[in-house]
Amino acid sequence: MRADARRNRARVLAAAEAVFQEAGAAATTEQIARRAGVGIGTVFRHFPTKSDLLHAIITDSLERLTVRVTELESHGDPATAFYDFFTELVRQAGEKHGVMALLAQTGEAPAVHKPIDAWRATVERLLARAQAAGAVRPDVGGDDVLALLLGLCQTAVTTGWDDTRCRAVLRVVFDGLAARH
Amino acid sequence: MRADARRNRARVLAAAEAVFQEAGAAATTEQIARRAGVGIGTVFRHFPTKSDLLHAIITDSLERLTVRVTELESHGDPATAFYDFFTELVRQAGEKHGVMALLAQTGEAPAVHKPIDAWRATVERLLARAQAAGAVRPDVGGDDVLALLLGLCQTAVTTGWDDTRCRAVLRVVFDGLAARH
Amino acid sequence: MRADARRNRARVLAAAEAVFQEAGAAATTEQIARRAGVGIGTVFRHFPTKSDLLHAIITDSLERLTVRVTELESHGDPATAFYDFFTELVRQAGEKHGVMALLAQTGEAPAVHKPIDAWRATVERLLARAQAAGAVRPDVGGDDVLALLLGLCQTAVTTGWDDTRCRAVLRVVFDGLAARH
Amino acid sequence: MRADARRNRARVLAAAEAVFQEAGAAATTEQIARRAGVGIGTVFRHFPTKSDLLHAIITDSLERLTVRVTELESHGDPATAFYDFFTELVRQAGEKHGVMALLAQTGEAPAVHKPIDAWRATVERLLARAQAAGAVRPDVGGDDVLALLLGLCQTAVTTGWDDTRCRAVLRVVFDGLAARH
DNA sequence: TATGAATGAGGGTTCATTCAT
DNA sequence: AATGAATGAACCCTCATTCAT
Repeated sequence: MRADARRNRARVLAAAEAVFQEAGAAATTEQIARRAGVGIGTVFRHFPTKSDLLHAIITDSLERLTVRVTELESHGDPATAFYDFFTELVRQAGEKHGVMALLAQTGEAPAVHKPIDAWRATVERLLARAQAAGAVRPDVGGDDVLALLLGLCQTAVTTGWDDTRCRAVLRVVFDGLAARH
Repeated sequence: MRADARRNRARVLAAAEAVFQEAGAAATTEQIARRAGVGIGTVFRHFPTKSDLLHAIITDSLERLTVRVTELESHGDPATAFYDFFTELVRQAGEKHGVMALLAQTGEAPAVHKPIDAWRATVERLLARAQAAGAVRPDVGGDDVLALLLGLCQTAVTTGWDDTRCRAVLRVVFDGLAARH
Repeated sequence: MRADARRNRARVLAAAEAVFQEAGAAATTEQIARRAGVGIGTVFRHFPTKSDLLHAIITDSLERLTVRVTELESHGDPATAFYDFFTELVRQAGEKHGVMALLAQTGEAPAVHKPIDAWRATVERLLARAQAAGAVRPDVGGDDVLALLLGLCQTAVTTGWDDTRCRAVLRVVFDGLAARH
Repeated sequence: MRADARRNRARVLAAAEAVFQEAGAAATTEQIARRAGVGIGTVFRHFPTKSDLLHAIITDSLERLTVRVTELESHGDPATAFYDFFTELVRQAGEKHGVMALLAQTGEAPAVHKPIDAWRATVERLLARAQAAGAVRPDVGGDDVLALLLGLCQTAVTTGWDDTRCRAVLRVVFDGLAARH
């Protein structure tokens, strides 16, 4: 029965991500339950609060991202790793629409600070290596990079960037990141 | 009593901006009324729909921005005008928190397309002049600039940038915008 | 100034009748004011309560009807007077739509009992004469006739009878009223 | 829990009928909930809109009436069936006060056209048989009969007829319906 | 006196959360 | 453990009524 429960938890999580993506911040718990193919009671058994669900989604996403960073680090040179990661993230941003909206709307942002901090460390390592390799100017900090990253992701998400727009914007930002004072 | 009414309308508008800023998109009409020091009926007399209120705030803000652009254009050289405007906007973004969030997440965006479009034209003129003066690379379009602008504003707003952060991020973006090939 | 006031009172009354007719029970006091071409404050100066307005409309209508009965009585024979009045009333019923609806919906019905009672006496006299002339069966009372009258008026109003329907239904009822035991 | 739900649905329906009857069209959803002994949310779970609730009551009532017609048809001769049905309906009308009022005054009528049409066919069959048996004059149509029926029901309902009044009015109408030439 | 802006109780409806099955 | 019906606080909005001008 533990196996069933775990599968349900995963299903709900996936459904929540999908529904937030489609319906935005207005997504209801019932929509999520329906999409997951479970009763609404089951959603609440696993995530006693909508906030918990949100928290879980974020944590989950960040964990996957951390794995991805590690992968990139081990496969390529620091510069490529850094820029590829950045690009990938902005491109994928579209998938996080509703979650971001909800985060912005509820006072939940503090609740996800911990997972974000964990992830931040990873990103900072990525940046440090790229800087050590001379691929990124030395006068930007991890927070600046994260700020840029978040900003572009949010807008990508909000205004629905296509590939051309992505490329154009990233070219500017990357040139800026690579610039010597 | 026309005078009173006008004063109240302004009060409500200001209160709405403030409350959206503090409470995010979840702000209640009642909170706004309370903050404005009027009854809830008064809010609805002036803005029959929450959406109308939102629309009014956006229009109002964009109008002020347009005025500002014109000012900058007439006082300085194209490069300074462009970069100052960009900077100013991102800095002020913090004051528009809730509104931006609302814009980004509700289905209300279409309702404000007209003021946004009007404003876009103004920004494009600013850019064109800066490019003609050689202060901005020629391979970025108005939409790219707006995308960057919106992205940074949103994040500034969402994550509460202070001045230092603003400066750091803008330095990177400006270097990117100024970069040759 | 008294003349202005009286004219306004009449205007409001007429507007109210018209608006109730068009908008039904959902008519707002503001619609009435607008239609009367006065401010909403003026409506309330003359009729401190919506209920008062309703009451005034009913009283007004019933007074006009009483006048009409007297006219018919003095001009024709009792049978014609009775049947013409009945016919006329049902035909005109369409004009009372909203008022009837409001009466039915609010608990105001008791408030108009007095004017109705006054009118009832008039109708009963009409009936008595028609019965004395042998034109209406003797075993129906004034209340029965009023009940029939009201029933047909209401339905005429509610379901929008045309002339053909009016005629067909009245033929049946008149035959019933004329029938010997 | 399907059983509980069904019981609650029925309770709400019954409560709604009762409350509409007492409070008229102005009946509040909360009054209904209170009367049904359930939370307001339950009312909305079963009838997502006040209009839906209305629709359900009408449909329900008409269905019961259709059943009753069929019963009468199979048990007695056409004349008795017709007149008994007519009598029964007007007598029961007192129990449908609010619903009739609602039907008569809101824009909801269109929503219940289908059940009404179905029922009309039934009544027309009843009439046709009574006419074939010579119990009803041949020059009245189904619509005329329905008009009379509705008118009497509405008034019965609006003005609270007792049995004596019912009998007196119906005697007149029945004589009219039976009249030759 | 006339005006119309301001008021706020109250209505319909939604949805996170609880709880009986 | 899973279900989904029940709950009710809270939301947006309306409109009769009041009151400052």
